[in-house]
Amino acid sequence: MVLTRKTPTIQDVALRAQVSSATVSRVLSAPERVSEKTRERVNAAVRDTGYSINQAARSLRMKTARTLLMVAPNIGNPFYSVILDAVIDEAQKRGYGVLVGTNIGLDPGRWLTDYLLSTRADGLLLFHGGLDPEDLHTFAREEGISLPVVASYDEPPAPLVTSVVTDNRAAAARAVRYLRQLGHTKIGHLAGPVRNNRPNERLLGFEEAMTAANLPLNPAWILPGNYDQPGGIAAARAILALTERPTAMFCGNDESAFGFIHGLREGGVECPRDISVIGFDDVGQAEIYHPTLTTMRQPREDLGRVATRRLIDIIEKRETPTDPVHVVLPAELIIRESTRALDSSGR
Amino acid sequence: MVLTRKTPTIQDVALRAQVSSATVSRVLSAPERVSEKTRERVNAAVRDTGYSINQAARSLRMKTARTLLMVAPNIGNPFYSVILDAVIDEAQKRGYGVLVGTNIGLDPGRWLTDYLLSTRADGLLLFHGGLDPEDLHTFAREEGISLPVVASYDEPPAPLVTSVVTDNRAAAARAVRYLRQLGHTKIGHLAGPVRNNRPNERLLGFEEAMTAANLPLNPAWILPGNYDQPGGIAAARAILALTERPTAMFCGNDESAFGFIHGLREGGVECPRDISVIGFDDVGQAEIYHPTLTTMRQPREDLGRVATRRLIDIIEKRETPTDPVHVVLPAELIIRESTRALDSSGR
DNA sequence: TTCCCGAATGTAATCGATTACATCGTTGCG
DNA sequence: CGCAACGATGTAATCGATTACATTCGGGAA
Repeated sequence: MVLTRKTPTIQDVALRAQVSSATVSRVLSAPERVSEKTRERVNAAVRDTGYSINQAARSLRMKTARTLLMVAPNIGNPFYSVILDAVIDEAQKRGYGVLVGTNIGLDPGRWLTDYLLSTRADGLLLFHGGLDPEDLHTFAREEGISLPVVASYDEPPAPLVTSVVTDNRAAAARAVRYLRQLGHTKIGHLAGPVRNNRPNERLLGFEEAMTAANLPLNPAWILPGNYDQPGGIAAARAILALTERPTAMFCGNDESAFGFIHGLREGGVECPRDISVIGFDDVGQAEIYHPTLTTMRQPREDLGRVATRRLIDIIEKRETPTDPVHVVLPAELIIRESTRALDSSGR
Repeated sequence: MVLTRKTPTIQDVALRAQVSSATVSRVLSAPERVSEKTRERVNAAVRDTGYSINQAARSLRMKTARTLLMVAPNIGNPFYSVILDAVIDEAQKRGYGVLVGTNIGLDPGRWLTDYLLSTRADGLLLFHGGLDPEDLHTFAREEGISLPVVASYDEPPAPLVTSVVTDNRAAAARAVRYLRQLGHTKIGHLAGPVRNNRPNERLLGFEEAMTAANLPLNPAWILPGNYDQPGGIAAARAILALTERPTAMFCGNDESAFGFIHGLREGGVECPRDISVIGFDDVGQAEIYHPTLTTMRQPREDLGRVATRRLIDIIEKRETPTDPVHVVLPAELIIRESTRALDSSGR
């Protein structure tokens, strides 16, 4: 900001209202501690001067930034963008701004130093699996600080960190059961990435459900992926190369499912005619893709809102971070065109 | 941040290095003004204490936040998410953080007050057509401040504001010419929203190119849209209801093109068999949609990077905002499956 | 030797809001 | 009537980094 005229400060307001700056501050933050008459005078002066608070001064004095840092692997994935919208909206309601970070090839220390320790942000919203919340926790403890963090992604919640996640395992199982109901027995899985040495929850849920349904786990049908389109295309090529193919595929997320279906089509294999596909997330595209995509809907907006609320609660000490809460939200099966029942011929 | 141990300040570092805080500050911001010996001592002390700067204090003193505010209509649209990635990356390189705002039903004053005037952000990256940069400018002038803004979206650049935009008009014309080359003469347009009382540039380009090619502008084929999927679906229904339909449609962006194609399909009309469709943006989905989408590719990443660089240049006074620069980046025609040549029968 | 100059460093004011503590006046009760 | 208690407001210290100005020191020129 380049100012050609000095921005009014609390002092200017005080002068105009003929009170001390302390009183102005009180009117602004604890109006009930000021008599009605002066309160009105101060409010008028605030309006007249066009005063707006200097956040830097406030942050310095209060050791608080009224800002959250949201970290996600690539905002480019439409999955995160809706979450970001929700986070911003929810934060704004409570008077917080949202800084967005990405690109965490860096060590957790860099992040903490750059944002949290430097009074730029008060807490961390972790939508990124690449940064281990337990590591953060350890790091923070070593540094002698207690770090408000809420984690939210497709991993088993770290016990020490408050988390808001979808019930990935149950949702994966639900997807498998649904395919089973349609008559599929040859079911494959396009898995998500493995991070922080923890097994992928959706893969676990898949395996459990398959076993529970007495279905064979064919290793050739369980392919590594990265939740992105290229991974889906690559997986499709791998499947196309097989002589015995699955009749249904559970993809780790929608992006990879789109890539997978597209890849199949390039090889002349049609979804759902030849292979049924079910995704995970229910991004906006799922509804208008061709075929429209059957998927496990994640309550993305809720994920963002709940995580934000909890983080602010922790920051404002309404919730104790020493005894982390683990919120688990259910996913919902959304049935569309990309899955179909096997006809009696088994095709 | 809850600190169980006091964060080291510049004073602590000074004490340890046996110099004054002024010297420490100098080492950090202008190392050449300090002798090599003390510089090393100070750097060691910085490392030992684990010092990290208090941004609030710095901001207060310098009247600068090292933070940009990016405003976009709905980050939910994948179009913006890639831009956001680029903005964050570029800003980080120059030591700036990125606050993200959305939801601007509010008046420009609110934004200015909440972020810019309050030392929370140093400049505004405007990817939102709903906020008129000229209004902002006027508002800022009335407030007696000079506001660093860079605007970047599908509107004719406001003369007073630095802008980084795609050449929307030329790109729209290119799209029309391409359809014409394929033999189409009955071409419709699904328009983007009109904002700030300025005509939509892509619509203008469409009209100009149609006229230049001696093609008729059929009002029934020029439909209002909002750059979103529902708008595309609604437009498709409108087209389906006509007895004489266009053979090709130029959609204002990819999102609405997807919706349009989907809507057509629901009515039994196939793209590109019955109607060719061309979009605008080239979002990630365009490449794997079915049919893959012919579209005018916007250099989204460049848009984000260039806008960010220019804004920071303005903030740091390397560029004068009194004589705004208007950067225009070209769009590129990406030919895929959703458009096809009319065969001789005219079908 | 003396004086001047510049490099290196220190001293202290400053940015603007918050808040502990002090002060003043009023009311209510014994 | 006197004093306690409380409500309203003011005074001034504080948060931590920056920087104008002051000081110190050493070396070179006269």
